[in-house]
Amino acid sequence: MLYQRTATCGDLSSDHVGQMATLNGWVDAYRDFGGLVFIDLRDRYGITQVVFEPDSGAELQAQARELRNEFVVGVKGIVAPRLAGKENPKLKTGAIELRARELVVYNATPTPPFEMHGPAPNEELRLTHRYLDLRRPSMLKVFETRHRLGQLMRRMMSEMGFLEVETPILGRSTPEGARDFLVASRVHPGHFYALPQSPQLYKQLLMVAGFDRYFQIARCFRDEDLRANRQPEFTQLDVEMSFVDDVMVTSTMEKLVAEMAREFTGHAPELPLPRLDYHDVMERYGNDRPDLRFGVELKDLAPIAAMTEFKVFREALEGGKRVRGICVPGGGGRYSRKDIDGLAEYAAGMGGKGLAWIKVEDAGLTGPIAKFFKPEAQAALLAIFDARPGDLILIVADSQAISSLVLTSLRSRLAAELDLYDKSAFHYSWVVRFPLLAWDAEENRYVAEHHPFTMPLFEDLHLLDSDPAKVRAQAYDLVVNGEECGGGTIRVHDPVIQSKIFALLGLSPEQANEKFGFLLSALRNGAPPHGGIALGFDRLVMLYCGLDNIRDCIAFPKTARGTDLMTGAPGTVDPRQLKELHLRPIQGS
RNA sequence: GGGGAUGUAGCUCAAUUGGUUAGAGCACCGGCCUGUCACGCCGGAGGUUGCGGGUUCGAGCCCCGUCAUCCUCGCCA
Repeated sequence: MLYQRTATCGDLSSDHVGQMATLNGWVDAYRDFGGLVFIDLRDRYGITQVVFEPDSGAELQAQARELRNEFVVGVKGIVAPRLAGKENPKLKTGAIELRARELVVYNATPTPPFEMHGPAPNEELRLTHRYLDLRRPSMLKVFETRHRLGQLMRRMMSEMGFLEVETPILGRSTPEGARDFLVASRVHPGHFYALPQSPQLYKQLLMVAGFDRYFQIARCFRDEDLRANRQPEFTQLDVEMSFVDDVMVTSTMEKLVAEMAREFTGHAPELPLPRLDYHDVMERYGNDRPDLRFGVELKDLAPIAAMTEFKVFREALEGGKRVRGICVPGGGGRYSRKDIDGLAEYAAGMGGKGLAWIKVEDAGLTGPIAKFFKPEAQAALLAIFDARPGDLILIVADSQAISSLVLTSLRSRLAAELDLYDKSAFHYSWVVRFPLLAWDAEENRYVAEHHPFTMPLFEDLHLLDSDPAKVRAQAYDLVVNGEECGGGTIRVHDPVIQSKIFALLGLSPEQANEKFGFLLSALRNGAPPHGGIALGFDRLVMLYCGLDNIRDCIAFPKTARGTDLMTGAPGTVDPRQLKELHLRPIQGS
């Protein structure tokens, strides 16, 4: 039996006093006074207090007294003003209450495994009962923001002339990039579809088709290990444009970025956004997605290290390694020797073999390695960091990769711990001119830094033959608060350059043709110069909701090991299904 | 694949150096209560301390293994 509702739990106000109303919802709380029972009734739109008074009848009162948290009920009653002075300003509907006349219990639920009020229970439990977790108001808020972001993107992209096109989920596996999720074909024994890592190739083909401006809010799949900001399936705003260079793509997308910022932070960044050179950023911040809400830049300390007698530094330099450091304002006063040991342990977790430190004090430099710094070295150290008493200097002598990783991680951690920036601030920038290729020592070949269809910078084209590692790409990443929120490139539309790049990637013409024949053929058949970008939709939701975890903005996410605790996916399947798909488990696994 | 953290009542947590019968708040059950709003008061029930071994007179606590969740390196754009 359904009481058809005449209002939601967020609707009723003084305007409705005296009217009959019917509400449906969940019992958010019950307060039983014996002669008087109150129910807070909750739905997506709000909470309305329902009161069961003695004059409503013994039967109804007895029924009301049986209600428990999270029961699903319908109530018919009369909207009445609350007693004078008993209004609840915390509720939108706090001026009134519903005097119950009839009650129906749709679902008398068992005691919930956790409470909807108060702090969230552990995540394992939340994911197991996700439908209950999503009832918590903070979760609903995230999904309202997520919805608004999607609407804003659709509106902006449409206004800018982009055409929304859907592309296949069942595609074909291509080499390079992430590991594919595969789907076995029943009709074609031994053949497989792959789920898209992104709609990359399709959107390029849409440009060849002349669609000119394409976008899609697209689901992407990558079978790689997960992180706080990575799920096996995630959503991107996928974009492609024809007859553009990199500045045209970024300047178009900036308009969207500014609109998002205005909508979700109340403050739009100044355009154009800063365009930072990849190599410069790597040197100054140690990664390609620098958090620019604060300084604390990495400095090359090789010249100063060479002035010292400290063996660790000297050997590092002689071994072709780097000596770099950061200076953390106020860190010297805040971090004890033991705290710094903790930082060293943190660094060790990332492969750092040691963490040298020096405290800047009024009397000079202190710490175990300070004695290796002669006065002129001390002065140089203070000068390069513009260090002041109370600061903490952290130095790493290690490979380019390790010193970068350790210092950039310490930089972020310490800035957060020391409150070196406004946590509510947003900083947007482009990082541009990425390397086109990276040398893969294991496979003994180049691999694409972004993907194999990335166009080199025109001025670097000649290096493709002589020094491929030096070739820079027409690539750009959108970085927000140290998070990579998007990335794209201008694509190769010239079959000759494309073949050259395939060759560098170790793909023979035959292999390239086998894997990408359709693309190469399309490029030969009238491909315009084109390029695009994809924004990480989930990551943007995270940022604008202040979440530190991508799972909290996905309705039904996977755990770090890729399982769904609610459904039990991935699960075993009936042997008959395997047989139909021509699959047989490998012995012993 | 590597490193780290966590796992005690339905939930959130506590339990001194390894030492009596593992506690508290919330939730749950029973009772009382006519203006509460995360009501209040009284009473009650609820535990294989993730799981399996081991050390010990004695283990929630120490050791080994294992499972799950989270963070992270590798991986991934």
